[in-house]
Amino acid sequence: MPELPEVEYAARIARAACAGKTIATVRALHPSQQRALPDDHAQSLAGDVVVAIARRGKHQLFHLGSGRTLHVHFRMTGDWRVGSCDTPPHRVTRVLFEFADGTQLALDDSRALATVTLHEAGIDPCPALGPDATDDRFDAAWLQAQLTGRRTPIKSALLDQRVVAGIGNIYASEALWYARVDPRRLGYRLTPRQCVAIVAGVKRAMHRALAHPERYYGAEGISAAVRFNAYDREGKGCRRCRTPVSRIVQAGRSSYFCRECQR
DNA sequence: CGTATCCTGACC
DNA sequence: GGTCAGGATACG
Repeated sequence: MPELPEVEYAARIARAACAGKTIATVRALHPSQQRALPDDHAQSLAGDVVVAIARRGKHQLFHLGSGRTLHVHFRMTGDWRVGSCDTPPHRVTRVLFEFADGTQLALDDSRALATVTLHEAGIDPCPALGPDATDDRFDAAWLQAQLTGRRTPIKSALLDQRVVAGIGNIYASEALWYARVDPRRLGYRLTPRQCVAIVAGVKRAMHRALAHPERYYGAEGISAAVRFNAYDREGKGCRRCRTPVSRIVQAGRSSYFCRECQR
């Protein structure tokens, strides 16, 4: 699933493909993308220029010459594919961007949950987001302040983009494994020391993935048992203590952790 | 807090 | 052919 490191990698691909270029056409090919980006919005993009592509959490923001912003969120299975305008769309291509120079940027998304939306100048398309997981402003003091008074398990808090932006289900489990903290622990009961460890665990998970995009991004062929320490390793030995990794469900999502060394 | 919704492919 | 997976949002 694309989380902050994978979206950062994707944004770089999009920048290399189309930053500074003039849009020729944009087409939404799937009903759910057509709902998000109606025909009149898509058609109004012709002739606009992609001035810059920014990333915030898991959001990609295409800043346009007109002052408008094209907001892209990959959700579960979105990804960019770069080609030329004569490349036919794939079965899973949901939105197709074509540029004046013949470059094509395809949003491929098997589950069709990704969104592309157009926003007028002056509108911030991102919902309320906390600091990026990699940002210095995401520190132990911030985390503890966000958790006080909330009776929510730390795992769920890490998935809340208002607390910290860019973490998804995979790196939430990884970060808590690094921090040696039980995902069920209620946020307001964490010690300052544990908050420090969690922030460090988040940064470690993020920076490891950012440093090895080829190992994580689009690495379906590489088994999770190789890529991760906790995620998707139910029953396999903890890499620290060999205790079998446990899987539980929190807020409808799987959490993986070691009962022995995560307290 | 939990649960449903959106989607489709993978898996039994 | 039923279930599951999951990011974000909406709702009870």
